[in-house]
Formats: sequence, structure tokens, C-alpha cells
Amino acid sequence: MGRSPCCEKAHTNKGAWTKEEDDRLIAYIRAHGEGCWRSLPKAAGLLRCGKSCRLRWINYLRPDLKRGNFTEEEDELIIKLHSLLGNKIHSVSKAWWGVNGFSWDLCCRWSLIAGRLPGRTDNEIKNYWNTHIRRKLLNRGIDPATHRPVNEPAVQDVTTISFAAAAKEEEKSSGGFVCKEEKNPVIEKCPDLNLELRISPPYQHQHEVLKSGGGSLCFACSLGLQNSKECNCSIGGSSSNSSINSTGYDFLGLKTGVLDYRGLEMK
DNA sequence: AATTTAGTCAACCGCTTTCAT
DNA sequence: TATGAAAGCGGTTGACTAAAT
Repeated sequence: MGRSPCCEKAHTNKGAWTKEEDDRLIAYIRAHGEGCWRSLPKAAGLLRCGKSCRLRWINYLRPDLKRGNFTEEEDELIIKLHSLLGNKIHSVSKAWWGVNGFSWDLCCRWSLIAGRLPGRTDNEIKNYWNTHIRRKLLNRGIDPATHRPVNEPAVQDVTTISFAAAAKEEEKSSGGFVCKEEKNPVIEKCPDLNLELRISPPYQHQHEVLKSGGGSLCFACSLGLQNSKECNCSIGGSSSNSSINSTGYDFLGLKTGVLDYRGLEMK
């Protein structure tokens, strides 16, 4: 059953990589390409776990990495993307995202943000956020977690939707399997979850319009934010700014094609 | 010059999802 | 269908360096 173990943990090096290890890894990947991390260490003559090799390559050795300082443009893009993707929507159960047609990928913010910044890694962006941007936002008087002004009173009694609670209730009464798609969500108060980023099931109307060649979704709509102020496409409910959409620009000031969330899939 | 403190970032850890068996 | 390892992710740690005292 299952696969064989990836490596013998007792015989693997840990800690900082040496120049020799780097060279071996680079040489091996140049010759054989990326992938099959499990067998790579042995094949490359490295006393490292495959996981460690993958991390070293992705975060440090990849030739397409852009080393050096982040530009002002990159800073702003990270902030904007984080404001959209960085909310704590993890608090909604993964099961719910799955059964309701959402991709859980949308919650993996650092990798998504990294996907929009060529040559930057999720680890690098994560570190940069924690060491630079967080402070930068605080200096601007903005809470880096919520992207709201720091002195703005905290939103109390944030209403959240717990599908887990509904499922649990049903599980109790039915004594077994629950088809979550049929359950009504239970509205509960949950002070620790800020759902500034609104979520909703896929919007059928959008697909109808798209099918009939009526236009393309803006980035916000693609994330289920069609009723939000970020929406600027002709399909979204709140915005009447169809002229913006017709130019193909989304709220980030970039071409929709660039930030179409279908292009935000995992690396 | 020595010590302490703060900042940076590579690497590790633990978790979830995916996929081979 | 069940099982368990691989892959991939975000959070955290700790070694290192620079600045302050």
C-alpha cells in the first residue's frame, strides 16, 4: 500500500547548505530537470531529504530568481494582492470550500502573490512582508492584517457563516453522513474572523454572460467579489463602471488578462 | 572594545491535499 | 475504497549580521 518512504531521516544533513551541496543540486537538476524530489538526493549524491532539496532549489538556486531589493511597484502589488488574498478566510472549513465549488488554492496567499511576481518566491515574499511591508503599513497608519486604518474602531460582532456547525448538527440528527451541499448554513457570531473579503458560491449568471460572449470577469469577480467595491467589470453587481472593464483594466490597475485568477493557480 | 538588541532570511516543522498502490 | 507517502503550503525558528549602547 502507498509509496515507499522518501528518505532515511537518520542519514540526512540539516541546516545551512554548503557550496558543494548547492553545486551538486544545480548540476543534477540541469542534467535531469526538476521533479521526482524523492529520488533526487540519492541520485545527486546528496545527504539531504528530498523536501529539503526542493526548498533549496525553489527558494534559492533556481536560475530565474530575481535577487536583490524589492521595487516600489512590487511593494504596492504585494500590498494590494495581500489585501485581497491575505484575509483569514482559512477559518472557513476546507470541506465547505470544496463542496461549494471553490478552489482551496484561493486561500494560499503567499504562493498566489508569488505567482504574480516573476522571480520572487513565496518564502521571500512572506519574509519581506513580515520584515518590511508590515512596518511600512503601520507607519502609514494601516493595520497590515485588515488593511484598515489602525485607529478605526474594531468591527464587533462580525457575522460569519459556519458550515461546519450546520454539518455537525445534521450529523447528530441523522447519525451519519452529511451531504453538505444540501445544508443550510448556520449564521453565528465569531469575533475572531474578519470576513472583509466576501465569499459566495460561483455566480451562475456570470457563466451565462461569459458563454454568450458578454465579456470577461474582472479579478474581483473571479474571486466571488462581484458585489464588492473592487468589482469593476460589467458583470459584477455593484459597479456600473463598464468603461473601465472595456479597457481590460481591473482594480489593481493591471490588465485583466494578467490578473485573471485562472492565471493565479499554483506554480 | 565588548555586550546587547533588533533586523533579516534560509531552513525547518507540521499540516493538508494529492496520488500511487 | 483504504492506506500511506509525496508534494506543497504557511507559520515559525534560529543563525547570522548590523546597529546601538
